[in-house]
Amino acid sequence: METLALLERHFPGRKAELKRTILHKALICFNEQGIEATTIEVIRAACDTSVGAIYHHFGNKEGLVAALFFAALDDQSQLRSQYFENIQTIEDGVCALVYSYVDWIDRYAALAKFLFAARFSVARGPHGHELSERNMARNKAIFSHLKQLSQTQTTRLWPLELLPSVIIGPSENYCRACSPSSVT
Amino acid sequence: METLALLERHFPGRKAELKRTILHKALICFNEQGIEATTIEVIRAACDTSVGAIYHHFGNKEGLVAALFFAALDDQSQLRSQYFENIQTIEDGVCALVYSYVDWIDRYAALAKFLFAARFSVARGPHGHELSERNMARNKAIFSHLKQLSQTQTTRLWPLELLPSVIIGPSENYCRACSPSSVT
DNA sequence: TTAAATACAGAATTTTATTCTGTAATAGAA
DNA sequence: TTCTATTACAGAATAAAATTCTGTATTTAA
Repeated sequence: METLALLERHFPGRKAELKRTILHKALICFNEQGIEATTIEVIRAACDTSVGAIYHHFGNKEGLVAALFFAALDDQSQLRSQYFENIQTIEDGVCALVYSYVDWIDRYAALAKFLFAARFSVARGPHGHELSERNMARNKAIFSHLKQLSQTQTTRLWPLELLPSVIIGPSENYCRACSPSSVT
Repeated sequence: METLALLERHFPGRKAELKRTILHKALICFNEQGIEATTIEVIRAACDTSVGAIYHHFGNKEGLVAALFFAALDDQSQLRSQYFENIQTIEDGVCALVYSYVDWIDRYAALAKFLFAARFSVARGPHGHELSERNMARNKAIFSHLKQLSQTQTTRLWPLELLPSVIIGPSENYCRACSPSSVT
């Protein structure tokens, strides 16, 4: 279960042990029962803890979902940065985007499934603003890099507005629809 | 508001008048507040009716969401069929898929926004099985048609498994991310 | 015209999220 | 080490929301 490794990376130390187990058990419940259908009581029982502890660490259910969501998103982002380190051509860049995207989903299948499912509730909830800011910053960083490469090459890039959808769209659609116990 | 026209098409007659207004007002609330955040009481007040009426028509909140969801999905499907009527080449077919998809979203922006937001809760809920069956049937119908055309042409089609994602993926990604009060 | 089925109203109940108050554990200053 | 402030946790109490239930009106069809 690669999930545990990711959680230890993002919530290190023994002080955060309960925090990690709550996140881990919650993830399992979310993926099995659905996020809405998973009650705090069920998570509490799975962790053999108290509701007080859960609310202490995460504020509320949305906070718990958001913590898991952003940890996964950050991790995805870090892997992309690794793939991006030795990029020379635009083609390299496009491959890095697609490969890092699919690679992460392949490694962290459980978290990936949750990411797809949680996106909308996070976007609407109190952390929606944070999410859209992150996405904009990410897109800007990535595609200004590609844009820069395009000036040293003769290649002509598509309109910046369409680029993310054209590059990631197919993979995203396929990964969502074909993940275990799939959803379209 | 094209939503009303669609609802009258899918829930015709004066017997279904309250049903339609519930669906319409619910859609507005869902898009403004989010699906989870929209309480039955809020919908009831918006329709100036009773909770009994809502539960009579839809069983529960999930049933209400599903009714709206499948009505929209059916409508989208019908428009695609129209675009598909006079197809000769594979290229025609791909264009028909993309154009009908984007065209429907453009016409029924409110319902489209809801469709993106509701997909996961429907897929997890009690109507999830119905959804995946519909999707499989739809894909099979569409792409066996394309496959058939490919035999009369020299064109070589991509693996059937990837085709839907490659054709619709980019448009889907773009339409979701760029719809009013967007979400990525 | 009348009986059965459907449509609706609203109070009562159940389920779930959240708060609140109190207690233990921990970390750092003295 | 000892004391104190902060953090971590427990679990009962409360609040909010979904759902049920019972009764009444309206419609349909025979």
